[in-house]
Amino acid sequence: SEGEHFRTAVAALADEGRARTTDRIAFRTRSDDEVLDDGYKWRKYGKKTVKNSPNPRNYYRCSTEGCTVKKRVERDRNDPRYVVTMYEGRHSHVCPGTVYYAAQDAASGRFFVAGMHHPDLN
DNA sequence: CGTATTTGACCTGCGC
DNA sequence: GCGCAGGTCAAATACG
Repeated sequence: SEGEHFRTAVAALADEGRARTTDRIAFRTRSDDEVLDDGYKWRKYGKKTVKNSPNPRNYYRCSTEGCTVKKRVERDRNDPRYVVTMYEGRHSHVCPGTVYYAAQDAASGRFFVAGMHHPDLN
């Protein structure tokens, strides 16, 4: 499904962002709706109109306790059918609503992912 | 009734 | 010090 592709893209970009030195990543997505479910629960905490853009910018925070990841969503200035999504920070937890079938190696702390499943898809 | 969203006010950093 | 621009808070409101 489209949502799953979106999550995959988000994960890949987040991974790439982690590989670099920053935890800030931004990308554009072709969507009419900016509330694509990327696996986390977001609580909106602000809205601002940006000088550069005629469109408002929305501020979201991960609603899971202890997780300080922030997300900014704004529509593309020149292409209103695109949205620019920015993630800042790292999730200190796994995706809520995602069931992981994984084993954790005690020594390295790494996960061996045998598979995963998004219950709300399919 | 408990939780999320909305929205103006408030705070902070920066340039002049 | 002031004003602007961007970012956050919080009270009221909407919603399940």
